[in-house]
Amino acid sequence: MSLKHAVLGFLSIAPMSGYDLRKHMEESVAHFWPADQAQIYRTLGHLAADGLVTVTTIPQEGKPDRREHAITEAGLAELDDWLASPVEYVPSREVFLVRLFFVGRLGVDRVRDVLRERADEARELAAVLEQTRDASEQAVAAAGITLDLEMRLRLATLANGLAHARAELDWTQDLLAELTD
Amino acid sequence: MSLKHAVLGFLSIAPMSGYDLRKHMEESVAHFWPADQAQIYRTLGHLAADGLVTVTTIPQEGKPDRREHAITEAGLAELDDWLASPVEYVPSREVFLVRLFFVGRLGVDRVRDVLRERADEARELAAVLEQTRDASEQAVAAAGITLDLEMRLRLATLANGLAHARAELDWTQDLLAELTD
DNA sequence: GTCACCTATATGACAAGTCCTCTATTCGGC
DNA sequence: GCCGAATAGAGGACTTGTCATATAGGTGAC
Repeated sequence: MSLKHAVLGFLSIAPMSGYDLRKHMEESVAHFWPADQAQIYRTLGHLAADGLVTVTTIPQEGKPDRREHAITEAGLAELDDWLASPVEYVPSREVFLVRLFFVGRLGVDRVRDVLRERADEARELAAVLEQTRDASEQAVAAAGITLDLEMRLRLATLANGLAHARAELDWTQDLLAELTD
Repeated sequence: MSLKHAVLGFLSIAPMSGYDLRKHMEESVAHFWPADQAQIYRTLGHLAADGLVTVTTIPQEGKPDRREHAITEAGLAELDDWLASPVEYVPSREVFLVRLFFVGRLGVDRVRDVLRERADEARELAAVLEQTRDASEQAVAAAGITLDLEMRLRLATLANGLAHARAELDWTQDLLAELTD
């Protein structure tokens, strides 16, 4: 599991409430690691139980209390161990390919429709990623910040998504062309 | 869930035992939909309970009984409904990107190592997919079979994996190059 | 004025997937 | 003769992730 490590990673940057975490994840890692709110809170519970984070309740006026989670030494050690562990390939499930594998049953017209729908989605995804990437880059430029390693890697995850979206788009296009023969 | 539909898909080709299913899936869809043996049997159980497949026990000599599962009309209807339903984008989780997002902590050397390990895996995956694709194509050519729509689509799923493996490889390469600045 | 949304957390029920173990027999290799 | 692989199935325990719902005050829109 990796939500655990994603959470530790965020807490290594700054202490946060579950709510903060959710928002940060939403706007940074959601495109390759979507996180459910319930799951985040549960994970924080486990981390606290394991002594990888500590919890401080901060009362607020008008708003519900914040339960701020800070990473411990043990938590940092766990995070670094994971980061230092060997990279292993995890095959990602692609429902779309399951569909494609069998959709021939419904005839070539449906196949073409399915591929066009897929192409639309790939295009849209690419557009969204491009936009967020450009926005991030402009924000960095406007602030006059030097791009440090961390920032570069975070931008690289966007580039990764973009590369795959484009690969998917090209592939659908090629297949569509092949099917017109 | 899609294992259900993958199973229905296979049973739409021919009746099968759970064992057969496992083997067929292993050598055809495993690269985009890895299926656990226990999961397959459980899914078959659900499908039978829902009347989407029927089960016939076939005694065998020397070997355990086969429990052959055949798709019903209702099962075919369910499969076709799913195939005809709108395609929707399912974001796939990429543990590697979570790692990359935070590995900057450990310094640029570890980052480079991580990327090289990833590149190796992408290369290996590409090689495997290329090999199976070529083998399938040669088998088809040797048998002198005309490539029907179904066959083409099945080869296309291999091409898809290949396209993404190459995209991943290119991306790691680009990023490595960028990090030497 | 009320309706929806934001802040903030939590839980229960469920679905899906992974891992491990177990049962039984046959066949081939060394 | 033993070991392991192939054939065939099943179940328990556990982890992950999803969905829905609840509480509860504050803010802005129309």
